[in-house]
Amino acid sequence: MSGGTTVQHLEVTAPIFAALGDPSRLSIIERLGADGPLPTTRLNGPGSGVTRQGITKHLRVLENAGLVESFRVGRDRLWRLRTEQLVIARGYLDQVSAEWDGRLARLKSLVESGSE
Amino acid sequence: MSGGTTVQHLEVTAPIFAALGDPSRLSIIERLGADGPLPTTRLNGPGSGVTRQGITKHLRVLENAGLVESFRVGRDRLWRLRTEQLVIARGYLDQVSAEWDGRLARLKSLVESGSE
DNA sequence: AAGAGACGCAACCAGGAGGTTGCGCATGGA
DNA sequence: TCCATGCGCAACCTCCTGGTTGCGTCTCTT
Repeated sequence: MSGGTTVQHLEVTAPIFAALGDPSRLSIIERLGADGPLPTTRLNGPGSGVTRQGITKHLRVLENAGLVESFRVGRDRLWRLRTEQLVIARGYLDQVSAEWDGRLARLKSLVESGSE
Repeated sequence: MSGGTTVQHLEVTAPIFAALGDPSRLSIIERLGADGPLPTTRLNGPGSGVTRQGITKHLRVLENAGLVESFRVGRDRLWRLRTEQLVIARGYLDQVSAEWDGRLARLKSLVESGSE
């Protein structure tokens, strides 16, 4: 584990987490992950409790975060999941917890040996 | 990989992502992960560009999300990272992207075989 | 004992986020 | 051709959030 393993920085990851940090948006992500590319209206439905415009806004946020992409087919706009950003976020979480686990181990051995 | 692997639901994960979705807070998480338990003031410093109270607020948000915990030592309150929630969030991201990858593969084979 | 350092609580403030409504424009189907 | 459907754009509103200041309390140090 030599240093410099392309750590994704705050400025990259924070917006991703921010985009995921809303129940409506996270729900959209789930549905897109499970039921493949879907038109805006299908993402709406009575279960969402939000207007179509509301959904559209959320989709734009997700798009800006790079979490989804869209393409038009006829009069529909289809939305599809992009996993790249999810992978980045996942890697970030991995890094942080790994770093902390390592530090914990080091602290523990310090305490046990009593050295400084 | 048979189904039902204790999927963490929206209501659990969204708050975690929301807490991580702020640059200041994510920065705190990083520092706590790297430099172990730290007092509030140490998290502050000139690099943060925020008041101590601002940091305290962020810490409370992180605490409510279960991402950090604290304990007092003398007149300091030390903050420590908790990895449980990080693991949950990571697992969630794993699930979603895995699901989508599977769906993609299925869609592809559908197109190639021309069935359905 | 007294000053300084670290914190907690509360009030306050500006801006952005989530959400809505209204309207106009294309596209598909009868 | 005409109507319904699916979107896009824009204005608007409310509430939460990030951030600040002020002040009081406790603990450590000298």
